[in-house]
Amino acid sequence: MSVQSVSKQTLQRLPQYLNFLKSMPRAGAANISATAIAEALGLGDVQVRKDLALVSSGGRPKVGYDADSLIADLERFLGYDDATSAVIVGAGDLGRALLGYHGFAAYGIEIVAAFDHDPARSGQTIHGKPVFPVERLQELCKRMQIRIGIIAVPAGEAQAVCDALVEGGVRAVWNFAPVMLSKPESVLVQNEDIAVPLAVLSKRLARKLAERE
Amino acid sequence: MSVQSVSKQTLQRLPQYLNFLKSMPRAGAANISATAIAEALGLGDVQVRKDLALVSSGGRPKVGYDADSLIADLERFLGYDDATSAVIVGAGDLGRALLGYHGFAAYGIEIVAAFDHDPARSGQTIHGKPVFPVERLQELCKRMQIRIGIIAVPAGEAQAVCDALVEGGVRAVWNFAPVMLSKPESVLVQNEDIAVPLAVLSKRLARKLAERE
DNA sequence: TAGATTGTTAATCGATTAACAATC
DNA sequence: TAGATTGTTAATCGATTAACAATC
Repeated sequence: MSVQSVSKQTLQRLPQYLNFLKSMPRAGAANISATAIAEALGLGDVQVRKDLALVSSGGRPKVGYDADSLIADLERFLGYDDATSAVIVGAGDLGRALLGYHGFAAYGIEIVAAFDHDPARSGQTIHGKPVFPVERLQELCKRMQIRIGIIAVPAGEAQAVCDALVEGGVRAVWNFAPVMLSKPESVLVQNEDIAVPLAVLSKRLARKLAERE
Repeated sequence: MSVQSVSKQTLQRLPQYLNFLKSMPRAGAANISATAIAEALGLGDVQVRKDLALVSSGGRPKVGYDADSLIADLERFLGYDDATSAVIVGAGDLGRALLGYHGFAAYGIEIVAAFDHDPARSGQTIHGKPVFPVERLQELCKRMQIRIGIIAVPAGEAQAVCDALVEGGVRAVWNFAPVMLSKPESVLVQNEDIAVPLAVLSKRLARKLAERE
């Protein structure tokens, strides 16, 4: 379950459907058509149907989908039921922002703890999540059976943090530090550069403004 | 001139090339091959050549590219020379993290100011950037001729902020609030959900772990 | 029944990869 | 010259969109 192959693009849209469905005024067992969802979110109707086909038990021609069961299907698929636990290393601005972000729950992910080497930070809680000294990273990952680690430390510390995570049994790393991490083949790494979407937007705008002239 | 059509994927790789080139020990006029870059970054060599063809004046067969002029070409293309100014609305954790992020410069983008409705925040500077009361958003955007606005406020305030940005002359909005913004056709909006890449990573991991069994 | 809607199959589009000719 | 490397053209791959048959 929830292991089928879904493209990144589709995965990005699923919570949008979920949000929209939840925001609908629901008078009992209401139905909703893919066309209506598509229009509300500015997508193509066929695309919505294709996406929903991956997660739902299907709609009825002429009627559409049952909103409640569609919500249930989406939540199940996205892992609402049993959330995956992750830890974050680095409780600076970025770490705090991620700890306070509520959107992970929509994908069945929970950040359960943070680690930082600054003694002033460890011992605290941030947004209700405990902050531990980074020395305990490996031990606690093992004990809590953490599979996903988030690296939000400066570039110079990232490799050491990655090593500790891997030693602690972490199998996937979301890396915000601008470095190529070396790691065992079996560990997944996803590098993130938050500037990219803004750069894309900026280029799109530049292109558009240039067209006018 | 920096307005050509470049895919998001390519745009994402260009700063990687730049970082790698800059990190190379440079003994005078060194050359570098696309193959070497590809290997260092874990990419295909043809892909690197295709990407570089979009920004550079070309390499020499057998020799490769001149590292210095490649760096210059990349910087020019990415807009190092004349940075685009942006403002951010909302100086909470996310706003602070973005204000402190150095990676925007790599794409020729500078966040020049923040706005917040909390009087305790406005008047301050965060990471060297001034924070103004949100009431002055429209006026200052106009005066500074800001084209790009970043929305990092709670969902309930996002539409009002968007309206003020548009009134202030902003032409592109990077929106972190989980709402569909209504806006004039001429304004570009890019919605961002920072949870998506982590969700993708989590799915990839789940799929991989499931294969084993 | 007629018409709206689903779901599937085919066409299109864009990006990546492979093959290969050009060149220093 | 020979071999490494560039750059281009063709093939592949995946995602989106269009067309259409099935169905309630």
